[in-house]
Amino acid sequence: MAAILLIEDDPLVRRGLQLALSRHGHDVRTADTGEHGLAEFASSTPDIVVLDLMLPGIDGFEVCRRIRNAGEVPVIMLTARGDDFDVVSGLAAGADDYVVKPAQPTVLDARIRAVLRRSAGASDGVRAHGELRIDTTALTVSVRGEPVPLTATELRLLLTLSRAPGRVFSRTQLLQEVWEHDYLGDSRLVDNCVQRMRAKIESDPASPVYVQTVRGFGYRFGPV
Amino acid sequence: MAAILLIEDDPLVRRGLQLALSRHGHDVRTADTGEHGLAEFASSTPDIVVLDLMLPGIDGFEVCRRIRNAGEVPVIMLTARGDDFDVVSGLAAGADDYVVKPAQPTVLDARIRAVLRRSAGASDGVRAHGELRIDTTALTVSVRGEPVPLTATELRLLLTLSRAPGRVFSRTQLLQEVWEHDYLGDSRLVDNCVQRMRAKIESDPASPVYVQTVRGFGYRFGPV
DNA sequence: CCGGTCTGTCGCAGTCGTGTCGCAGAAGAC
DNA sequence: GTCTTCTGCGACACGACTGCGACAGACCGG
Repeated sequence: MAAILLIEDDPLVRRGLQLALSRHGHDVRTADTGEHGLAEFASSTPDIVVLDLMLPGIDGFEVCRRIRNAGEVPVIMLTARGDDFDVVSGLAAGADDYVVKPAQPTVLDARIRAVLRRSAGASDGVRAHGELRIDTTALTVSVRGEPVPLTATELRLLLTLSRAPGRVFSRTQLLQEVWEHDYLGDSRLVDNCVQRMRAKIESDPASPVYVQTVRGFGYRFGPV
Repeated sequence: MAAILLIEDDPLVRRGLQLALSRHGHDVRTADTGEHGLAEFASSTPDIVVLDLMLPGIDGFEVCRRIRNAGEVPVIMLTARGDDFDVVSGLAAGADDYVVKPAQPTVLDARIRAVLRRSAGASDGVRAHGELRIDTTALTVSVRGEPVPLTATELRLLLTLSRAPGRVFSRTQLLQEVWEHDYLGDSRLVDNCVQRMRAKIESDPASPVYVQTVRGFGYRFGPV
């Protein structure tokens, strides 16, 4: 499973690709303009960005440039039928690959996996932290080689936290990202889920290594 | 966590965004006019300013211009629905980004993080002063590489002080910014917290380097 | 329709942090 | 030099926060 950000203004194409890529096992978020795309990019820290060139407002090149400036996240461009200019400019702007529209979902999925594999396998594949291995493709977690059966919610929580190791997430942020509903008043839901997950992945839940409590703020993944 | 100054005249919008951004983990102060905004800007030295264009008195453009003249603090503008004139003029006046009203809190939060990341990571990252390192994302503090376990209040205090090195904060200001409740009469609370923090981060608490006492006024971070 | 698993809520208990108090010492004022 | 004011600092008790077990409803597969 990879966290994909799809930036595409045409609602039909957007919904279609989102559905298709979701079926291929990805976690897909979408945006309809360059501005919204950059905003979503900043907040959701995806593994890869699929980017349409023709966008209202900031165009695809500019979006691509800004994303590449922000870090190592790879970009795949969607271009109108094989326009040479588009391709050259796209790659110049920092795109890792391009797919000609109309994009076949299976082709796009293959490209995505290829690009992710090429980019040091940071995301599509295995995240290893100490003795904890998180396979984001097979959606499996193992500690010291022993597979650990996590539930869906626990897994989403772990994936969210481990996507930004070291960063502190507040309970409210986690509720929004993992549970996806705005909460009225805070609850102990997050604590509970963390505790259940710890019981499975931590060798000593009393002094956790992977998911740490930051008293008064929230939780954080990984050693510092 | 970022210190945000929100300048917006509509009380409803102001309160709503303040609440929402607070939930996203930010420290939000507000102002209802351009004048008050500039005053608050001078006194609270925020990391970023979110600025409504339509303001009574000094308008948003002018406020933006003055803020940009004052330093490196980035500005995000709130504009009425996509008026081209607003956007162009806003960016010309020095805004780093703009969000169309009505602003979705999550979108605004994402923009804020994006702008902060773009602006050399001054806020969403690491502040280094001498041998003291403050990671505002992981919420960790270390001295000479040694991690220092600060409590939530101590950390908020240090974050507040270090946001404006050299500036003297009165006890009342600190109570408002760190403790967030208006105090009846002054107390020794701040002194106490400072003392506890010094014991952890100063190699010689008797002659502090990072948090200095300004007798009769308050405290100051860093060597002048 | 039934059984099992997962999820969200509740309550309790332990722990850690926080705020208050009092005293002593230092810095200025006169 | 003396007196006042302000700050450093240790002690302590209350309270907030979190861990954790128990339970009931939801959801899913058979």
